[in-house]
Amino acid sequence: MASALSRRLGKRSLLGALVHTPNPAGDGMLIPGLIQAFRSHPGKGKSSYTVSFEDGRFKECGEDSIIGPGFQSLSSFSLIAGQEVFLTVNGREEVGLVETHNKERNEVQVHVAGLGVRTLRRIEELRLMESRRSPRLQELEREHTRAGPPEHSVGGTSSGIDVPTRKSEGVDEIMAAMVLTSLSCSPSTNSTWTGRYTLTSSSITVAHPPSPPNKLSLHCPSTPPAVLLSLVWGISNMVMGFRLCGRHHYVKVASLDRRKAEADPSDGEEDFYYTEVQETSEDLPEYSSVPRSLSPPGFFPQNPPGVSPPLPHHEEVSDVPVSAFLSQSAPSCLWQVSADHPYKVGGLVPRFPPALPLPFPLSGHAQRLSSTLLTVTSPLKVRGEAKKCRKVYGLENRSQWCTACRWKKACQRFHD
DNA sequence: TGTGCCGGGAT
DNA sequence: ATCCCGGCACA
Repeated sequence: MASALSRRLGKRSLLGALVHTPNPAGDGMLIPGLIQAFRSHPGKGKSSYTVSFEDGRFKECGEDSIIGPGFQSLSSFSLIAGQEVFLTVNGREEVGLVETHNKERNEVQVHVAGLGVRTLRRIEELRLMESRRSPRLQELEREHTRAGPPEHSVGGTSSGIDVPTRKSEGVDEIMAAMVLTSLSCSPSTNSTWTGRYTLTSSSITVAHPPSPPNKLSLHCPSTPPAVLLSLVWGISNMVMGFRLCGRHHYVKVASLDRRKAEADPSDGEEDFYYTEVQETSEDLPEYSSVPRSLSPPGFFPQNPPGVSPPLPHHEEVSDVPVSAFLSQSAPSCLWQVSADHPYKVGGLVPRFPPALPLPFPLSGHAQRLSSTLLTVTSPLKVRGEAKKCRKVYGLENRSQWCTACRWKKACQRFHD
């Protein structure tokens, strides 16, 4: 029986959605990625999204530069030679490569290598993603691929939130760290982040993670100083914690209980969401130092005014005791991620004590990072604690509610 | 009484 | 599929 929670999880949420965006490398190619998080800018209308790519890179994209369901259509983009597209030829879907795109005449010349033909199409006739197939067909195709060479395209048969899984030891932690760090280091304030990860068995899985580095090192851009102090998840409870950005802030844990996943094994995935909130307390301990090097350079290109200069590069977490992070001061910036999760301890966001015992064994890098870990206790859902669109935006701003809230359905934006 | 959202109807 | 809302559970 599917648990109510898993059924309520936002299957239509943009988080986790497979989309395409211009390659951050700047070659003009539209490449597949997964929406990992979004940030709404109250009052400004526009949202920005963190998109992860199959090679492990991340990029923060405005909604205008994202192609996919719920975003832009392909028609407004320019295709360059070599772009992979899908099109229907003689009633069958074929994959082809763009050779030329004449925007004025709306003609795209596509070479369909499989058929050995070239065809002239309007851009509306082209797709970046393969059409949705029935699960049976997908399974059949998987059987075929298993015998053949590995498929490298994220934009293949995946539809929506399905995330291709490839587990590598240590990579899960690293990838999550990348995502979390990317979120936490964004300079904007007064906005909401919602992130999504997929839990399979006991670990987070992400699309095509990069080769695991030998040591866990975490990146923070040269913009707001931020720290990832702990990042842990275990077998029974997944717990992730991190602190960042100076003395006034910490990041709340996001966690989930495996029992939930087991309650609905057919689903095979669990999501958790967290949002950033303002921390008003002044008496938190100081945190600083900036572990670096995991995220690719250029991920956070902007360096807003009033932000302190870059902190030293490349401190590898695995070599530096967490206490070192705690001992340094840092410029303040208010950042906190709260779990908005039924598995929270009590009323307000709990503090990260300097050290907390872990309820489960840790391994590898996570273990070394565990001394500032927070824990999440018994799964007590307290109704009314979770912020939902209605509470967050108020009745008068109903237009800002997520669709589900507007329809009196389970909130997609602030999951509990 | 307010909130969250299930279940179901209309289109 | 999308949109809407009655009505219930719960705080």
